[in-house]
Amino acid sequence: MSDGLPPQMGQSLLFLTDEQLRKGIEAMFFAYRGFTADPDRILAEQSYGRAHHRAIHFIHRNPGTTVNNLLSILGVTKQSLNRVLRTLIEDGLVSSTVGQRDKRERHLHLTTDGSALERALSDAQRDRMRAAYRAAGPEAVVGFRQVLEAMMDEDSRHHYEAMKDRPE
Amino acid sequence: MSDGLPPQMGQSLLFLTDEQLRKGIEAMFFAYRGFTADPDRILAEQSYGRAHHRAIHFIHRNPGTTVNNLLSILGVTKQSLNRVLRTLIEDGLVSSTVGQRDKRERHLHLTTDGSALERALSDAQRDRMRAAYRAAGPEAVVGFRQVLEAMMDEDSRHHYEAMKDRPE
DNA sequence: TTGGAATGTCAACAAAGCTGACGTATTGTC
DNA sequence: GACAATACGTCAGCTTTGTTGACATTCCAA
Repeated sequence: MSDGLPPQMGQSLLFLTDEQLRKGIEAMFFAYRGFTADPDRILAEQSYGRAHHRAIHFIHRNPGTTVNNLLSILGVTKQSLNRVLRTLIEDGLVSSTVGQRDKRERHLHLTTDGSALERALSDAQRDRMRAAYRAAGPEAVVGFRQVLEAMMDEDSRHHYEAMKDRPE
Repeated sequence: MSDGLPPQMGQSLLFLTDEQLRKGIEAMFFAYRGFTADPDRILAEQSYGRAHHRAIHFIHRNPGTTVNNLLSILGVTKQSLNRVLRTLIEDGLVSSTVGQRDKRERHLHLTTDGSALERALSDAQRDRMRAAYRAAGPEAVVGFRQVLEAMMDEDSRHHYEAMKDRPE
């Protein structure tokens, strides 16, 4: 055995070696940096950060969502989200309206300005994703998503699946 | 056309729709959270953070690396890295030795304790990666890595490639 | 009707990134 | 040998984004 692996392991399990796993870990690290680089540049111009991007993205995807729901999607404390939300509301990118049925709730929507920023951010991020998809090809994309989905926590997967098939 | 797409588009380019790209973006977001969750728990016990993990990981992978080299891999400022490095050295997890050839340089190594923590962290992270790989299968793993590599910045890809085939 | 649960806000603090300036030791070059 | 460049460390100060604790408002159920 020139590869130094136990004979019973064979080719079928080669992808589970520590070496392969480590490469996957490092690939995640470096790729995530690229993944956030383009939106980060746009955000820096307006002195916003990634937290603002995440809030804007998921408000766009869940119009009328409550603070609590957004909280469970983003997985941060409400105080942390509140700070971000406050600046977005002050700057007129997000609107917060008191709930009809339950007046404790606030329903969040993007304003025209908020939608414009969302568009700019997601265009930038999609451009890179598109280039990566194109370079890797359709079969690779299927595998990419399968591994990512398997890597999620249960809670994340629920949120992910819930938004998955909603129309754009 | 029941799918409402232009005829010339066909199946081959379906994976480049905005819808598919958005799913990829959200998958990256949720998966990355899972990716860091397990090490984060271990780090929190010792009041360390992700920055310490990154330093430990890449010192492990590049034993004897200089501060400057680590800086360019991590892509942070030296002040930021220095804060992390200082605590790791004080706590006896990393050793810093003056260079033989160039005495301005410091060469970084993990101590026994540092290696033990590295092992604990990477075991936890590998366990999740292994589970994801196993669930998705070998072909998916190839695609996963292809897309991630295509998503990296040039600089990141250089660092990634340089470490790729080095023995564990 | 009242007490507890839920929703959201404010205050203060910590981790970790950043810029800018500066000091020291060492190296390499003119 | 003088002097610029390099490698590293550090101080000060700021920003973003996470945390916990305290608190007001609203709803619901005993």
